[in-house]
Amino acid sequence: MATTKIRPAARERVLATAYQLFCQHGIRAVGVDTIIEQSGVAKMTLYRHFASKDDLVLAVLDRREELWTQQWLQAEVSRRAERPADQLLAIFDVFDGWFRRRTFEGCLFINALIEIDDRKHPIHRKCRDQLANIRSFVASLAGDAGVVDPVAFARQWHILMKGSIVSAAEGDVDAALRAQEMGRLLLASLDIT
Amino acid sequence: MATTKIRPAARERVLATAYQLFCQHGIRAVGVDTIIEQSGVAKMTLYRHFASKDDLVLAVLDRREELWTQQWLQAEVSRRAERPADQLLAIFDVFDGWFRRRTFEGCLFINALIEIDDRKHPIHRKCRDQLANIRSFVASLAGDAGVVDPVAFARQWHILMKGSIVSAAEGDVDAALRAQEMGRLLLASLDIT
DNA sequence: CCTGTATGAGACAGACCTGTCTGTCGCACA
DNA sequence: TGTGCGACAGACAGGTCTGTCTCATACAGG
Repeated sequence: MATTKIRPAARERVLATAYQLFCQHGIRAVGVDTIIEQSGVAKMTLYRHFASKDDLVLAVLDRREELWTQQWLQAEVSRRAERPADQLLAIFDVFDGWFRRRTFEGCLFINALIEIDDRKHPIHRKCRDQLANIRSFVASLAGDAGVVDPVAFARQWHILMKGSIVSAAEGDVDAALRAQEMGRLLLASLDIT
Repeated sequence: MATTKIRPAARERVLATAYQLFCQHGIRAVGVDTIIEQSGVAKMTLYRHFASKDDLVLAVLDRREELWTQQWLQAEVSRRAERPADQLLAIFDVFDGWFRRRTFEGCLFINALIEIDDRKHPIHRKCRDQLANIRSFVASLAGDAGVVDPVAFARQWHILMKGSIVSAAEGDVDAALRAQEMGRLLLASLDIT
Protein backbone atom coordinates (compact mmCIF):
# COMPACT_ATOMS: atom_id res chain seq x y z
CA MET A 1 0.00 0.00 0.00
CA ALA A 2 1.22 3.45 -0.89
CA THR A 3 0.30 5.40 2.24
CA THR A 4 -2.54 5.04 4.71
CA LYS A 5 -1.47 8.07 6.69
CA ILE A 6 -3.86 10.79 7.77
CA ARG A 7 -1.93 13.59 6.06
CA PRO A 8 -2.03 13.33 2.29
CA ALA A 9 0.88 11.84 0.44
CA ALA A 10 3.88 14.12 0.05
CA ARG A 11 3.44 14.60 -3.70
CA GLU A 12 -0.10 15.73 -3.19
CA ARG A 13 0.82 18.19 -0.48
CA VAL A 14 3.53 19.71 -2.69
CA LEU A 15 1.16 20.01 -5.62
CA ALA A 16 -1.66 21.54 -3.58
CA THR A 17 0.67 24.07 -1.97
CA ALA A 18 2.31 25.00 -5.26
CA TYR A 19 -1.11 25.35 -6.85
CA GLN A 20 -2.24 27.81 -4.24
CA LEU A 21 0.97 29.82 -4.22
CA PHE A 22 1.48 29.99 -7.98
CA CYS A 23 -2.12 31.02 -8.54
CA GLN A 24 -1.94 33.68 -5.87
CA HIS A 25 1.49 35.20 -6.44
CA GLY A 26 2.78 33.99 -9.79
CA ILE A 27 5.50 31.57 -10.75
CA ARG A 28 8.67 33.58 -10.44
CA ALA A 29 7.47 35.16 -7.21
CA VAL A 30 7.31 31.80 -5.42
CA GLY A 31 10.50 29.87 -4.72
CA VAL A 32 10.76 26.17 -4.04
CA ASP A 33 11.88 26.90 -0.49
CA THR A 34 8.51 28.52 0.21
CA ILE A 35 6.70 25.53 -1.23
CA ILE A 36 8.87 23.20 0.84
CA GLU A 37 8.16 25.10 4.00
CA GLN A 38 4.42 25.53 3.55
CA SER A 39 3.83 21.95 2.51
CA GLY A 40 6.00 20.53 5.30
CA VAL A 41 8.04 18.44 2.95
CA ALA A 42 11.74 17.86 2.50
CA LYS A 43 13.41 19.41 -0.48
CA MET A 44 14.52 16.05 -1.78
CA THR A 45 10.96 14.80 -1.57
CA LEU A 46 9.85 17.57 -3.89
CA TYR A 47 12.64 16.79 -6.31
CA ARG A 48 11.89 13.07 -6.13
CA HIS A 49 8.38 13.69 -7.42
CA PHE A 50 9.14 16.55 -9.80
CA ALA A 51 12.23 16.75 -11.95
CA SER A 52 12.48 20.52 -11.63
CA LYS A 53 10.51 23.59 -10.67
CA ASP A 54 9.37 23.91 -14.29
CA ASP A 55 8.10 20.35 -14.12
CA LEU A 56 6.13 21.23 -10.99
CA VAL A 57 4.71 24.28 -12.74
CA LEU A 58 3.52 22.10 -15.61
CA ALA A 59 1.81 19.77 -13.15
CA VAL A 60 0.15 22.74 -11.47
CA LEU A 61 -1.11 23.95 -14.85
CA ASP A 62 -2.66 20.53 -15.48
CA ARG A 63 -4.35 20.65 -12.13
CA ARG A 64 -5.58 24.16 -12.84
CA GLU A 65 -7.28 22.91 -15.97
CA GLU A 66 -8.91 20.11 -13.99
CA LEU A 67 -10.04 22.22 -11.07
CA TRP A 68 -10.71 25.58 -12.66
CA THR A 69 -11.65 24.99 -16.27
CA GLN A 70 -13.42 21.67 -15.97
CA GLN A 71 -14.68 21.11 -12.45
CA TRP A 72 -15.48 24.74 -11.80
CA LEU A 73 -16.16 26.82 -14.92
CA GLN A 74 -17.64 24.17 -17.15
CA ALA A 75 -19.55 22.51 -14.34
CA GLU A 76 -21.01 25.77 -13.03
CA VAL A 77 -22.04 26.85 -16.51
CA SER A 78 -23.84 23.56 -17.09
CA ARG A 79 -25.53 23.83 -13.73
CA ARG A 80 -26.74 27.40 -14.21
CA ALA A 81 -28.28 27.23 -17.66
CA GLU A 82 -29.82 24.77 -20.06
CA ARG A 83 -29.80 26.37 -23.50
CA PRO A 84 -26.37 26.81 -25.11
CA ALA A 85 -26.82 30.55 -25.65
CA ASP A 86 -27.72 30.95 -21.99
CA GLN A 87 -24.73 28.87 -21.02
CA LEU A 88 -22.47 31.22 -22.96
CA LEU A 89 -23.90 34.15 -21.03
CA ALA A 90 -23.71 32.17 -17.78
CA ILE A 91 -19.92 32.18 -18.10
CA PHE A 92 -20.03 35.81 -17.02
CA ASP A 93 -22.39 35.07 -14.15
CA VAL A 94 -19.85 32.57 -12.90
CA PHE A 95 -17.07 35.11 -13.44
CA ASP A 96 -19.08 37.68 -11.53
CA GLY A 97 -19.00 35.56 -8.40
CA TRP A 98 -15.32 34.88 -8.95
CA PHE A 99 -14.38 38.55 -9.33
CA ARG A 100 -16.14 39.40 -6.08
CA ARG A 101 -14.23 36.88 -4.01
CA ARG A 102 -11.73 38.43 -1.67
CA THR A 103 -9.27 35.78 -2.78
CA PHE A 104 -9.66 36.49 -6.50
CA GLU A 105 -6.38 35.34 -7.98
CA GLY A 106 -6.73 35.92 -11.72
CA CYS A 107 -6.18 33.43 -14.50
CA LEU A 108 -3.05 31.34 -14.05
CA PHE A 109 -2.90 30.62 -17.77
CA ILE A 110 -2.83 34.31 -18.68
CA ASN A 111 -0.47 35.18 -15.84
CA ALA A 112 2.03 32.44 -16.60
CA LEU A 113 1.83 33.15 -20.33
CA ILE A 114 2.79 36.75 -19.69
CA GLU A 115 5.38 35.93 -17.07
CA ILE A 116 7.21 33.37 -19.22
CA ASP A 117 7.50 35.30 -22.44
CA ASP A 118 9.58 32.81 -24.42
CA ARG A 119 7.12 31.32 -26.90
CA LYS A 120 9.07 28.08 -27.13
CA HIS A 121 9.16 27.45 -23.39
CA PRO A 122 7.06 24.43 -22.36
CA ILE A 123 5.20 26.48 -19.76
CA HIS A 124 4.31 29.14 -22.31
CA ARG A 125 3.14 26.50 -24.76
CA LYS A 126 1.03 24.68 -22.22
CA CYS A 127 -0.68 27.90 -21.23
CA ARG A 128 -1.53 28.55 -24.85
CA ASP A 129 -2.88 25.03 -25.19
CA GLN A 130 -5.03 25.36 -22.12
CA LEU A 131 -6.41 28.71 -23.21
CA ALA A 132 -7.21 27.05 -26.54
CA ASN A 133 -9.07 24.33 -24.64
CA ILE A 134 -11.22 26.99 -23.00
CA ARG A 135 -11.96 28.36 -26.46
CA SER A 136 -12.92 24.87 -27.60
CA PHE A 137 -15.46 24.71 -24.82
CA VAL A 138 -16.87 28.07 -25.90
CA ALA A 139 -16.87 27.01 -29.55
CA SER A 140 -18.75 23.85 -28.71
CA LEU A 141 -21.44 25.85 -26.89
CA ALA A 142 -21.56 28.29 -29.81
CA GLY A 143 -21.95 25.47 -32.29
CA ASP A 144 -24.83 24.06 -30.27
CA ALA A 145 -26.38 27.52 -30.16
CA GLY A 146 -26.38 27.67 -33.93
CA VAL A 147 -23.50 30.08 -34.48
CA VAL A 148 -22.31 29.81 -38.08
CA ASP A 149 -18.57 30.09 -37.39
CA PRO A 150 -18.12 28.81 -33.83
CA VAL A 151 -14.32 28.99 -33.90
CA ALA A 152 -14.19 32.68 -34.83
CA PHE A 153 -17.02 33.34 -32.39
CA ALA A 154 -15.08 31.65 -29.61
CA ARG A 155 -12.10 33.91 -30.26
CA GLN A 156 -14.35 36.94 -29.88
CA TRP A 157 -16.02 35.57 -26.79
CA HIS A 158 -12.64 34.77 -25.30
CA ILE A 159 -11.58 38.39 -25.81
CA LEU A 160 -14.48 39.38 -23.58
CA MET A 161 -13.51 36.75 -21.02
CA LYS A 162 -9.83 37.67 -20.90
CA GLY A 163 -10.55 41.39 -20.98
CA SER A 164 -12.88 41.07 -18.04
CA ILE A 165 -10.37 39.00 -16.08
CA VAL A 166 -7.61 41.59 -16.56
CA SER A 167 -10.05 44.34 -15.60
CA ALA A 168 -10.96 42.42 -12.47
CA ALA A 169 -7.29 42.03 -11.63
CA GLU A 170 -7.07 45.79 -12.02
CA GLY A 171 -9.84 46.17 -9.47
CA ASP A 172 -13.11 46.41 -11.40
CA VAL A 173 -15.48 44.02 -9.64
CA ASP A 174 -18.24 44.71 -12.18
CA ALA A 175 -16.12 43.65 -15.13
CA ALA A 176 -18.08 40.44 -15.70
CA LEU A 177 -21.37 42.29 -16.06
CA ARG A 178 -19.82 44.78 -18.47
CA ALA A 179 -18.48 41.96 -20.62
CA GLN A 180 -21.77 40.08 -20.44
CA GLU A 181 -23.59 43.07 -21.86
CA MET A 182 -21.28 43.08 -24.87
CA GLY A 183 -21.76 39.33 -25.15
CA ARG A 184 -25.50 39.84 -25.41
CA LEU A 185 -24.96 42.35 -28.20
CA LEU A 186 -22.76 39.91 -30.05
CA LEU A 187 -25.32 37.11 -29.75
CA ALA A 188 -28.14 39.42 -30.81
CA SER A 189 -26.18 40.52 -33.87
CA LEU A 190 -26.03 36.88 -34.92
CA ASP A 191 -29.76 36.41 -34.25
CA ILE A 192 -29.03 34.00 -31.42
CA THR A 193 -31.67 34.41 -28.76
CA MET B 1 27.57 72.14 -19.96
CA ALA B 2 25.99 68.79 -19.25
CA THR B 3 27.28 66.71 -22.15
CA THR B 4 28.07 67.51 -25.76
CA LYS B 5 29.10 63.95 -26.51
CA ILE B 6 27.87 61.98 -29.48
CA ARG B 7 26.49 59.15 -27.37
CA PRO B 8 23.52 60.19 -25.26
CA ALA B 9 23.95 60.96 -21.62
CA ALA B 10 24.30 57.94 -19.34
CA ARG B 11 20.92 58.32 -17.69
CA GLU B 12 19.21 58.36 -21.04
CA ARG B 13 21.02 55.25 -22.23
CA VAL B 14 20.06 53.37 -19.09
CA LEU B 15 16.44 54.43 -19.41
CA ALA B 16 16.22 53.55 -23.11
CA THR B 17 17.80 50.14 -22.56
CA ALA B 18 15.63 49.36 -19.55
CA TYR B 19 12.56 50.45 -21.50
CA GLN B 20 13.31 48.06 -24.31
CA LEU B 21 14.22 45.14 -22.07
CA PHE B 22 11.36 45.51 -19.59
CA CYS B 23 8.82 45.85 -22.40
CA GLN B 24 10.18 42.83 -24.20
CA HIS B 25 10.87 40.40 -21.38
CA GLY B 26 9.19 41.71 -18.26
CA ILE B 27 10.53 43.21 -15.08
CA ARG B 28 11.64 40.25 -13.04
CA ALA B 29 13.17 38.61 -16.09
CA VAL B 30 15.66 41.44 -16.60
CA GLY B 31 18.42 42.06 -14.06
CA VAL B 32 20.31 45.28 -13.57
CA ASP B 33 23.49 43.59 -14.77
CA THR B 34 21.89 43.06 -18.18
CA ILE B 35 20.84 46.70 -18.31
CA ILE B 36 24.35 47.78 -17.30
CA GLU B 37 25.92 45.64 -19.97
CA GLN B 38 23.60 46.55 -22.84
CA SER B 39 23.66 50.26 -22.11
CA GLY B 40 27.43 50.33 -21.65
CA VAL B 41 27.21 52.06 -18.32
CA ALA B 42 28.86 51.49 -14.97
CA LYS B 43 26.74 50.06 -12.20
CA MET B 44 27.35 53.06 -9.99
CA THR B 45 26.19 55.32 -12.79
CA LEU B 46 22.86 53.53 -12.89
CA TYR B 47 22.52 53.82 -9.14
CA ARG B 48 23.53 57.46 -9.21
CA HIS B 49 20.56 58.25 -11.44
CA PHE B 50 18.05 55.79 -9.99
CA ALA B 51 17.74 54.97 -6.32
CA SER B 52 16.88 51.33 -6.96
CA LYS B 53 15.69 48.96 -9.63
CA ASP B 54 12.10 49.69 -8.61
CA ASP B 55 12.81 53.37 -9.10
CA LEU B 56 14.09 52.64 -12.59
CA VAL B 57 10.97 50.59 -13.30
CA LEU B 58 8.80 53.53 -12.28
CA ALA B 59 10.75 55.81 -14.62
CA VAL B 60 10.30 53.29 -17.44
CA LEU B 61 6.55 53.21 -16.78
CA ASP B 62 6.44 56.99 -17.06
CA ARG B 63 8.30 56.82 -20.34
CA ARG B 64 5.94 54.13 -21.55
CA GLU B 65 3.01 56.42 -20.95
CA GLU B 66 4.75 59.18 -22.87
CA LEU B 67 5.87 57.07 -25.81
CA TRP B 68 3.12 54.49 -26.06
CA THR B 69 -0.06 56.02 -24.69
CA GLN B 70 0.46 59.61 -25.67
CA GLN B 71 2.87 59.91 -28.57
CA TRP B 72 1.79 56.70 -30.25
CA LEU B 73 -1.75 55.56 -29.41
CA GLN B 74 -3.39 58.94 -28.87
CA ALA B 75 -1.46 60.59 -31.71
CA GLU B 76 -2.23 57.83 -34.21
CA VAL B 77 -5.89 57.81 -33.28
CA SER B 78 -6.12 61.56 -33.82
CA ARG B 79 -4.31 61.27 -37.12
CA ARG B 80 -6.47 58.46 -38.48
CA ALA B 81 -9.95 59.77 -37.77
CA GLU B 82 -11.81 63.00 -37.21
CA ARG B 83 -15.10 62.15 -35.58
CA PRO B 84 -14.93 60.89 -31.98
CA ALA B 85 -16.83 57.67 -32.74
CA ASP B 86 -14.43 56.92 -35.58
CA GLN B 87 -11.51 57.66 -33.31
CA LEU B 88 -12.78 55.10 -30.83
CA LEU B 89 -12.88 52.51 -33.60
CA ALA B 90 -9.50 53.68 -34.89
CA ILE B 91 -7.94 52.47 -31.65
CA PHE B 92 -8.32 48.97 -33.01
CA ASP B 93 -6.88 49.90 -36.39
CA VAL B 94 -3.82 51.14 -34.56
CA PHE B 95 -3.77 47.96 -32.48
CA ASP B 96 -4.05 45.91 -35.65
CA GLY B 97 -0.76 47.27 -36.95
CA TRP B 98 0.80 46.77 -33.53
CA PHE B 99 -0.29 43.15 -33.23
CA ARG B 100 1.20 42.34 -36.63
CA ARG B 101 4.65 43.65 -35.78
CA ARG B 102 7.24 40.95 -35.33
CA THR B 103 8.42 42.80 -32.25
CA PHE B 104 4.98 42.95 -30.62
CA GLU B 105 5.76 43.18 -26.95
CA GLY B 106 2.37 43.45 -25.24
CA CYS B 107 1.22 46.07 -22.78
CA LEU B 108 3.79 46.88 -20.13
CA PHE B 109 1.09 48.17 -17.79
CA ILE B 110 -0.84 44.90 -17.89
CA ASN B 111 2.30 42.79 -17.74
CA ALA B 112 3.81 44.62 -14.79
CA LEU B 113 0.47 44.73 -13.00
CA ILE B 114 0.25 40.96 -13.23
CA GLU B 115 3.90 40.39 -12.44
CA ILE B 116 3.90 42.55 -9.30
CA ASP B 117 0.78 41.26 -7.62
CA ASP B 118 1.03 43.23 -4.39
CA ARG B 119 -1.68 45.87 -4.71
CA LYS B 120 0.17 48.25 -2.41
CA HIS B 121 3.44 48.13 -4.33
CA PRO B 122 4.27 51.43 -6.07
CA ILE B 123 4.79 49.67 -9.40
CA HIS B 124 1.40 47.98 -9.17
CA ARG B 125 -0.25 51.25 -8.27
CA LYS B 126 1.39 53.17 -11.07
CA CYS B 127 0.28 50.58 -13.59
CA ARG B 128 -3.28 50.92 -12.37
CA ASP B 129 -3.02 54.69 -12.64
CA GLN B 130 -1.70 54.54 -16.15
CA LEU B 131 -4.37 52.10 -17.25
CA ALA B 132 -6.89 54.51 -15.74
CA ASN B 133 -5.34 57.30 -17.82
CA ILE B 134 -5.96 55.25 -20.95
CA ARG B 135 -9.57 54.87 -19.85
CA SER B 136 -9.79 58.62 -19.35
CA PHE B 137 -8.71 59.11 -22.93
CA VAL B 138 -11.40 56.68 -24.09
CA ALA B 139 -13.99 58.31 -21.86
CA SER B 140 -13.17 61.72 -23.28
CA LEU B 141 -13.67 60.45 -26.83
CA ALA B 142 -16.90 58.77 -25.75
CA GLY B 143 -18.16 61.96 -24.16
CA ASP B 144 -17.43 63.86 -27.37
CA ALA B 145 -19.23 61.14 -29.31
CA GLY B 146 -22.35 61.70 -27.23
CA VAL B 147 -22.22 58.61 -25.04
CA VAL B 148 -24.47 59.14 -22.01
CA ASP B 149 -22.20 57.50 -19.41
CA PRO B 150 -18.67 57.87 -20.81
CA VAL B 151 -16.95 56.44 -17.72
CA ALA B 152 -18.87 53.16 -17.78
CA PHE B 153 -18.50 53.05 -21.54
CA ALA B 154 -14.73 53.45 -21.22
CA ARG B 155 -14.60 50.49 -18.86
CA GLN B 156 -16.38 48.35 -21.44
CA TRP B 157 -14.22 49.62 -24.27
CA HIS B 158 -11.13 48.96 -22.22
CA ILE B 159 -12.23 45.35 -21.73
CA LEU B 160 -12.16 45.00 -25.51
CA MET B 161 -8.74 46.64 -25.68
CA LYS B 162 -7.17 44.54 -22.93
CA GLY B 163 -8.82 41.36 -24.14
CA SER B 164 -7.46 41.89 -27.62
CA ILE B 165 -3.96 42.60 -26.29
CA VAL B 166 -3.90 39.38 -24.27
CA SER B 167 -5.22 37.48 -27.29
CA ALA B 168 -2.49 38.98 -29.44
CA ALA B 169 0.10 37.95 -26.86
CA GLU B 170 -1.37 34.49 -27.15
CA GLY B 171 -0.78 34.60 -30.89
CA ASP B 172 -3.99 35.82 -32.50
CA VAL B 173 -2.91 38.50 -34.96
CA ASP B 174 -6.53 39.25 -35.90
CA ALA B 175 -7.54 40.06 -32.35
CA ALA B 176 -7.87 43.80 -33.02
CA LEU B 177 -10.37 43.24 -35.81
CA ARG B 178 -12.40 40.86 -33.68
CA ALA B 179 -12.55 43.42 -30.87
CA GLN B 180 -13.36 46.22 -33.28
CA GLU B 181 -16.39 44.32 -34.51
CA MET B 182 -17.71 44.10 -30.96
CA GLY B 183 -16.92 47.78 -30.53
CA ARG B 184 -19.12 48.61 -33.50
CA LEU B 185 -21.95 46.62 -31.96
CA LEU B 186 -21.56 48.48 -28.69
CA LEU B 187 -21.62 51.86 -30.41
CA ALA B 188 -24.61 50.85 -32.54
CA SER B 189 -26.51 49.75 -29.45
CA LEU B 190 -26.07 53.25 -28.07
CA ASP B 191 -27.15 54.81 -31.38
CA ILE B 192 -23.72 56.27 -31.93
CA THR B 193 -22.97 56.28 -35.62
C1' DC C 1 11.99 -8.91 14.38
C1' DC C 2 14.21 -7.21 10.16
C1' DT C 3 14.63 -4.88 5.94
C1' DG C 4 13.50 -1.76 2.29
C1' DT C 5 11.47 2.45 1.05
C1' DA C 6 9.66 6.99 1.47
C1' DT C 7 10.26 10.90 4.09
C1' DG C 8 12.01 14.90 7.12
C1' DA C 9 15.79 17.99 8.26
C1' DG C 10 19.26 20.52 6.83
C1' DA C 11 23.96 21.44 4.88
C1' DC C 12 25.92 22.61 0.63
C1' DA C 13 27.23 24.14 -4.27
C1' DG C 14 26.92 27.27 -7.81
C1' DA C 15 24.49 30.67 -10.11
C1' DC C 16 22.29 35.00 -10.08
C1' DC C 17 20.27 38.98 -7.83
C1' DT C 18 20.47 43.90 -5.92
C1' DG C 19 23.17 47.29 -4.19
C1' DT C 20 27.91 49.34 -2.42
C1' DC C 21 32.57 50.63 -2.83
C1' DT C 22 37.15 51.83 -4.81
C1' DG C 23 40.12 53.45 -8.27
C1' DT C 24 41.04 55.27 -12.81
C1' DC C 25 40.11 57.79 -16.85
C1' DG C 26 38.49 61.42 -19.91
C1' DC C 27 36.51 65.66 -20.82
C1' DA C 28 34.89 70.44 -19.96
C1' DC C 29 36.05 74.56 -18.21
C1' DA C 30 38.90 78.06 -15.87
C1' DT D 1 47.91 73.72 -17.85
C1' DG D 2 45.43 72.43 -13.96
C1' DT D 3 41.08 71.11 -11.57
C1' DG D 4 36.88 68.94 -10.73
C1' DC D 5 33.19 66.01 -11.95
C1' DG D 6 30.84 62.47 -14.18
C1' DA D 7 31.41 58.06 -15.97
C1' DC D 8 33.67 53.46 -16.66
C1' DA D 9 35.36 49.08 -14.87
C1' DG D 10 35.18 45.74 -11.76
C1' DA D 11 35.54 43.73 -7.13
C1' DC D 12 32.70 42.79 -3.37
C1' DA D 13 28.93 41.89 0.19
C1' DG D 14 24.85 39.73 1.40
C1' DG D 15 20.89 37.61 0.02
C1' DT D 16 18.00 34.33 -2.76
C1' DC D 17 17.40 31.06 -6.22
C1' DT D 18 17.48 26.07 -8.02
C1' DG D 19 19.08 21.73 -7.42
C1' DT D 20 22.18 17.95 -4.99
C1' DC D 21 23.70 15.37 -1.20
C1' DT D 22 23.88 13.16 3.45
C1' DC D 23 21.91 11.25 7.35
C1' DA D 24 18.39 9.99 10.63
C1' DT D 25 13.71 8.25 11.18
C1' DA D 26 9.29 6.11 10.70
C1' DC D 27 6.62 2.72 8.86
C1' DA D 28 4.90 -1.31 6.07
C1' DG D 29 5.48 -6.04 4.62
C1' DG D 30 7.75 -10.43 5.00
